[in-house]
Amino acid sequence: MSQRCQRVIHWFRKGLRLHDNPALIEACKDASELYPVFVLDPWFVTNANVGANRWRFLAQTLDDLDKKLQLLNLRLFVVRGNPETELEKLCKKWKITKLTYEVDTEPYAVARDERVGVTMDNLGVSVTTSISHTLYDVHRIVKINGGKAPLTYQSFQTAASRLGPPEQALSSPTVQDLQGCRTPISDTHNKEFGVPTLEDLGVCMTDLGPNLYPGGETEALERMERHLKKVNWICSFEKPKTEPNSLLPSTTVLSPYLKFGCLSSRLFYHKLVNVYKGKKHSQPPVSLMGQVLWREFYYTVAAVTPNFDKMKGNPVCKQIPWQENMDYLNAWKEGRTGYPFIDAVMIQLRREGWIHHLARHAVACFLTRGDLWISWEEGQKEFEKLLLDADWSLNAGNWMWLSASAFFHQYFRVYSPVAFGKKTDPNGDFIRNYIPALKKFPAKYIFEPWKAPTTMQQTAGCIIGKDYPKPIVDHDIVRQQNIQKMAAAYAKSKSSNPDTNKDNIKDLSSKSSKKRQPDDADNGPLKKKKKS
DNA sequence: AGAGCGGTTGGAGCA
DNA sequence: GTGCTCCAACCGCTC
Repeated sequence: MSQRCQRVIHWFRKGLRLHDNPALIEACKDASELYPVFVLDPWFVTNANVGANRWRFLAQTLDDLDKKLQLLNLRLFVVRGNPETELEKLCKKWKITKLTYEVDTEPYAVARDERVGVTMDNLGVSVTTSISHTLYDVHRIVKINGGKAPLTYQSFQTAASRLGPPEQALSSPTVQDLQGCRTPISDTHNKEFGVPTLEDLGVCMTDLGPNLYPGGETEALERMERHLKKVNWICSFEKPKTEPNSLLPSTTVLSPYLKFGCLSSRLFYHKLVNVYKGKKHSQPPVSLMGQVLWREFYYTVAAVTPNFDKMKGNPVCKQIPWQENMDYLNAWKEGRTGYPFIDAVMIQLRREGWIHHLARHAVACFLTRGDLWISWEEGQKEFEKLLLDADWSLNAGNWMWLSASAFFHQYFRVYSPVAFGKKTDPNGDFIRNYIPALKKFPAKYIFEPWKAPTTMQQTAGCIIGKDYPKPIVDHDIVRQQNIQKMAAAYAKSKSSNPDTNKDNIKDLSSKSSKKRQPDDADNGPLKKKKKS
């Protein structure tokens, strides 16, 4: 048993959980005093686009975390301000000797953590980090893939499989683990360090929707276990066969919990392995396990691709001459494109903070290459704001996928804003739920109400063009035009600078492998030749 | 080294 | 409900 001689801050950022939290376990190991800290970074308040529903999710998550820490005789300290300066202040105040946190691969976090590292160095505080947000050290996957970001799921899977299964998830720390360790709590703790209320966060209450997916580790684990009990459902799960427009979610909705780290992806991974054991089950990429790997795929590419959330300067992103159109963009955001399925999904997004993956496909295709020809970055920003599960790597990656800017290239496959939703909801109940104005339209016309005869519109109590908008574009026409524009953009990128992307990726990989050389020394230098 | 293969989730029409 | 073809032909990866 190690001696309790350290005064430790465990810095919660993502990883807002006690289970499978190796950095927290590391903090508990030899601490005489342990301070769990969450820093409310003003960067996120001003730069990151956080809508009301996600603020609520975060507040609930922090509240749950504080309650769980209290069961261990600890408390959460929420501080506001720049992490670098706030942590420095706290380290001095509490005479901290050690800082622990979970690795975050997002560029903002990497830069931030580097600055914090320098500050800690100057203070003589030792820093211990652990990888537990992703299944693997994503840089190891890149290295196995020849130092390049994998651009297909298959090449990702091949590389990842060579690492074997991810490590087992750790248990939460127990009261026994913390014997001899304390957190000094002042009388003014709640006032000084309490979990912020929505008022504190400046959340506009009228923007809040129904609380369908409450935040927190407790809720995350319950939700996971609820789904794991449905063994047949788990084993036969195929993502493309789930419904984008059912009134209740047809998938697990674990994504918000994985985004904040209320749930460990490794725990979910191994729970799935256990359910699958000895049974016939679906396979990646369509299986539930496949979904966990998709998350890892995007985290991997995003970690080593510069400007991953932009088109310009992004070596994996096709350069496409998108056009600005505020009228179209606002109509899309506000759910008044005149295409009921698209609008209903956008209204659900704004209200509830979660929409089905395939619904995201339909509205993303519509905004970009399908209909409105607006940059995927605009859609990315809106999703970033409104989705509870808005996850930087996945959001950017999926927007590039849907706009056929990266990963997916069959741009001639276009989702129909009319036909796609009909397949799984022929009666249009989803539309009726989110757009009451259309409630009385017969099923035959509810996906394209402008085609209903005027008398029928009168009977339904909804005149198209007055009570509900006419379609802002004619899908059949713009679809054709946009496919041609895509073909032209693809041809241009092929002829003008066919090797630009590859060169950028190579530059990048040599940079990152140089940087990581001490770590990688045991595996020898990268070899160019595959076969000898 | 360039042809062939496969790619989570398109739509329409037809058997 | 399922599965084929056509539409026109993309890309990255493999051998």
